[in-house]
Amino acid sequence: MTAPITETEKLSHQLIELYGKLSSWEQDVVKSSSLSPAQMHTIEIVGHEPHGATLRMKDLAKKMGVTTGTLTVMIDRLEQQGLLKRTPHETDRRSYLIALTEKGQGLFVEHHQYHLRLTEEITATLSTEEQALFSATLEKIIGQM
Amino acid sequence: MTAPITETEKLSHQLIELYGKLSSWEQDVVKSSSLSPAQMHTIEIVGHEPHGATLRMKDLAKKMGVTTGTLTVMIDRLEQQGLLKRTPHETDRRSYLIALTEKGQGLFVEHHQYHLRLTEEITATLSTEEQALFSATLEKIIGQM
DNA sequence: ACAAATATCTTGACAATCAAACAATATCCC
DNA sequence: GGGATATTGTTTGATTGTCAAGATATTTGT
Repeated sequence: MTAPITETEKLSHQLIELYGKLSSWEQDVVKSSSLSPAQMHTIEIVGHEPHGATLRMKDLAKKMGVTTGTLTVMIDRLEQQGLLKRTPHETDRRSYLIALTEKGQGLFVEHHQYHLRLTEEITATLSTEEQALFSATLEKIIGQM
Repeated sequence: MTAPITETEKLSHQLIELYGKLSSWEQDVVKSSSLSPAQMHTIEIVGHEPHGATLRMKDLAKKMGVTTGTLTVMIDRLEQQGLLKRTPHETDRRSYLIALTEKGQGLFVEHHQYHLRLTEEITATLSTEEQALFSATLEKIIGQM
C-alpha cells in the first residue's frame, strides 16, 4: 500500500490504527482475567447501563449486535460464573432482566479503571485545551455515525 | 453507571463509543461480502503492507495478535477462495510469504474505499482546520499507545 | 377466544481461537 | 562437519462465538 495522500486518507488510516491498538490493548487486559474478550465485552455493556435500567435479552442482543440465540449461551456462562443474573420481568413473563451481580459489578469497575488509566496515559502529553477540543470534535464525529 | 464527571471519564467513554460504532460499521460492511469479519481483517492487514514487503506467517500472526495455528487455517481458507497465496520463502524453506492475489487486491481496494467514504461522512461537518487539528492530536494519542 | 406477534431458548452447523504436540528446516557451537 | 538447540509452520483436540431455523411460552390485537 502507498502512503496516505489526502487528509481523508490520513484520517482513515489513523482511525484504523487507533482501532487496532485499542483492540489489542483490550485483548491484553482481558487476558489477565478469566474471561474471554466477548464475555468481558458483555460485562462492559451491561455495566455501562444507567443504574436501575431494565435490560431484556432482546435489548442487550441488539446493543451488542448479536442474535438472541448467541446471547442465551453467553449469559448462561456468565451466570454460571456468578457475574450476572437473570431476574424475571415483572409484567412480561416471557422476558428476563439482565443485571450484574456484586461480583460482576466489581469486575466491571476494575475493568473500567483500566480504561480510565489508559485514557490518562494516552492524553498525558496533551494540554487541557487540546484535550477539550479533541473531545469536542470526537463528539461531532460520533454523532455522525 | 453514572454520567461521566471528569474530562478523562468523558474521553474514555467517547473512545469506547467510537470503538463500538466502528465495530458495528465494519460488521455491517462485511456482511454484504462473503467473508467473515476475521477474514476481511486478514485481507486488510495484508493489503495494508507496503508494496513489495515480505510477510511470513509468523509476522502476520504477530501483527494480528493470533497464534500461528489460528493463522494457518485462516490462510488455508482465504487461499482456497483465491484471495491470497503462499509463496515459498527464497532462502528459508520453512517459511512462506503471504500476499494478496489480484482478486484479493481488488477486494481490499473496494473495502478500502468503504473506509474512505465513512471517513468523509463522519468528517463532513468539520472545517479543514478542525479536521487537521483533530488528526494531529489523534497522531499524538496513537503515538502514546 | 383465537390468531398473530413477540421473547427466549434449543439445536445443528461452522468459524475462530488456543495450547500442545509434531515435522521440517535453520542456527549455533564445539 | 555434526549434533544440540531454536525457529517456522502445521496438525489436533477442545472450547467459545456465531447464526439460522425451529420450538415453546406468553402477550397483543381483533
